[in-house]
Amino acid sequence: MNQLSERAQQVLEAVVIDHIRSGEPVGSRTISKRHRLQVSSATIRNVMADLEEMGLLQQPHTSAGRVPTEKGLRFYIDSIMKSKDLEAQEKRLIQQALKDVHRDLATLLQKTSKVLSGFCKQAGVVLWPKLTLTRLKHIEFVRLRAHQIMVILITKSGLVNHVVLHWEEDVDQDELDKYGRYLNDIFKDMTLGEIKERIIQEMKNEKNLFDELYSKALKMTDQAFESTFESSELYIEGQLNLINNPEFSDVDRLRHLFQAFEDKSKIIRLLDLTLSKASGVKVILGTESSLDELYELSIISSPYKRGDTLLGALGVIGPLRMDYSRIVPVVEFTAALLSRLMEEPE
Amino acid sequence: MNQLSERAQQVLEAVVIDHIRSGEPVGSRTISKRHRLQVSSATIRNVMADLEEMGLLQQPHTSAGRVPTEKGLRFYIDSIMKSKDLEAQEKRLIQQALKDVHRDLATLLQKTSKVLSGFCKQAGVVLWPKLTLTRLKHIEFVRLRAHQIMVILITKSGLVNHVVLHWEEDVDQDELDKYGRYLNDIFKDMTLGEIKERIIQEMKNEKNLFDELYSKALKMTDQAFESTFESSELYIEGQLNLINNPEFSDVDRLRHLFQAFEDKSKIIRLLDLTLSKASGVKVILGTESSLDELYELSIISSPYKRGDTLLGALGVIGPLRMDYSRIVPVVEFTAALLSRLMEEPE
DNA sequence: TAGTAGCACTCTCTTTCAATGAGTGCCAAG
DNA sequence: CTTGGCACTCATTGAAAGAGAGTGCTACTA
Repeated sequence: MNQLSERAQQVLEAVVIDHIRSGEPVGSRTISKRHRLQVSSATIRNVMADLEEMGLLQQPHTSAGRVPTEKGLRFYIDSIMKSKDLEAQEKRLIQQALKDVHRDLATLLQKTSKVLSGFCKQAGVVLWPKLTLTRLKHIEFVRLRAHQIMVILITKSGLVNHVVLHWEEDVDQDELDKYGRYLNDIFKDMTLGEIKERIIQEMKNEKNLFDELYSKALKMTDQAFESTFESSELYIEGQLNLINNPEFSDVDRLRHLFQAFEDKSKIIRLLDLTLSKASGVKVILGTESSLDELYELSIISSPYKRGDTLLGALGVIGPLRMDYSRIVPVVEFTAALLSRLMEEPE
Repeated sequence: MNQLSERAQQVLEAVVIDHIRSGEPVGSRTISKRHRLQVSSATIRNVMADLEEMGLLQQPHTSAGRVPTEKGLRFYIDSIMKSKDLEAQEKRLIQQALKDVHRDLATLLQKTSKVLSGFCKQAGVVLWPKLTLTRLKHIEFVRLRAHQIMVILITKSGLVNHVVLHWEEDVDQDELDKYGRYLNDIFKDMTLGEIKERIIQEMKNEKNLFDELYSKALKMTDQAFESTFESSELYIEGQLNLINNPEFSDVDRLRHLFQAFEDKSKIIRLLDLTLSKASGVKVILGTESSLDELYELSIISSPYKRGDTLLGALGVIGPLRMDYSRIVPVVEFTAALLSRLMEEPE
């Protein structure tokens, strides 16, 4: 299927680029006037008819120009598109924006999401680091009231997570402090994933059953982890940008759009896909996501990492008609930058 | 201005109610057919002309029916409207929804916001409790890395707040633990506002300058408070409901609408107004808010409290055309319910 | 044989115009 | 003061006509 003649590729590229810019169907005359193709509109028409037969282009109606199909876009992105490099100026702007918020992880991620949306004029998304992969800095137990204990996990990257547990027994604060000191010693600097494993092992180990303090502390942590691991959060910023796209000037579509965003879990699952695969920017077009809600949206995403560990993902969500050649490098650069920021000194 | 004849009031009421239901301008014939008014449409027309002169009604164009103005709505709400009582059934539903999430404050507030939006088919908002008024349960210092210290505040209501401080000196975790134990003893059960006052006093007190531990701990807390007090958060849920209102079927207005929600600080300031005044449900109509962004939205809000202390506010945001007679009692009931849930056992 | 010019044809979009109908204001009579 | 009647206004709807953009096809050309 990669067997497209040189000219056909040029025509497809022209249609895609023009359509991305204008949002309108592109006619043969418009293309023949772009200098690079030195052929008449009639010739272009023939090529276009071929491309349509192959399913790469389509006509909204008989007497309209052509619009790239999803398949056409896919081909363009995979085989034709040349990503523009970001200008040094732009890189500097992005770096600048993320420089001063380094302190607090939550703020940093939210800001990253804003930067993505701002630079691409679409919605920016950032998925929190997977907790399993982050390292424990500190664990703390606080007695809120009888039978209610708050467990606070702080990771090295500065992420704070808290869970309120319902506990049968009423444990006083002094004892909870002991748990804390105890566990901090053992688990410090391990990833939460490792800790989870370890807890399971230790709980199986019969001899630990006799060390009441240790055994209770383990049980409590285990329970806390249970609720913690589910909560994978996502920042979405710049949804407003999407409204400005002419494809959403129809209220019904707009409603659809916001419905897609309302339930973040779907998008989270999609971004998780980016995570499981090797690193690098990934583009998911419309129906490729197999999610009804996203059928006319596409996602450009990339994981960010610390060292070799993939932590989370970030990206841009927008209509199918986006300037991929610009957004791909923006996402790529931002992911690399965030990865660098995730390297922990000390 | 309260001098409206009985009939004029009935006509105004009819126009408001009909317009709230249909969204369309209301004509004289429609009203005369509602049984309660036993007069002809011509008579109604005369009354309507009077009401229009008073600025309570207006015509979109000469040959259309009448629509209540903001002033008209205000009069209706203040002087004519009789709030329907909530049915026991509905009360039970609301209670049910908020019953099981009691544990975690953040979840409770978010859920409350969802309940409000769901029951009123508009957007629901809940403002976090003002930190100054909540009582400290626990304070904790964690060394993240050299010169970075995380301060965690837990309030009795189960609210967790954390701030990352940049600290000149590199203090080790053992010393930080001392600070924590020290301060927990002193400040436990005081409100954050009181604590703030106290810190200022103590720092002035010369003799404390010699107690290095105490003085450093105070300084750190003071700095933590500085950043904490600004962050007043707001939950907005059910924005999607608003799209369904016919007044927002126009894309431009919709854009306006979401712009209003993008910057939460404006809405927070508005809800703060509810807080400063005496308790009870308050309705702010369109331009009354003096915020450009909200000129065609109205807010129905009420504070919630613990005992006699106003903690935060909650409410419903929607178009001017809302069923106030139903929403007002919903907000009222929910606020009372949340207040009850905020009473702390123990 | 590939490319091109020309032309008839198709379909959307915009404009125009008239008809419809809901609703008003006002007047004269009850 | 209320009411029926009537002329008038203005948004809305639908049909008709015209413009414009673009295509597919055919016949011609290098």
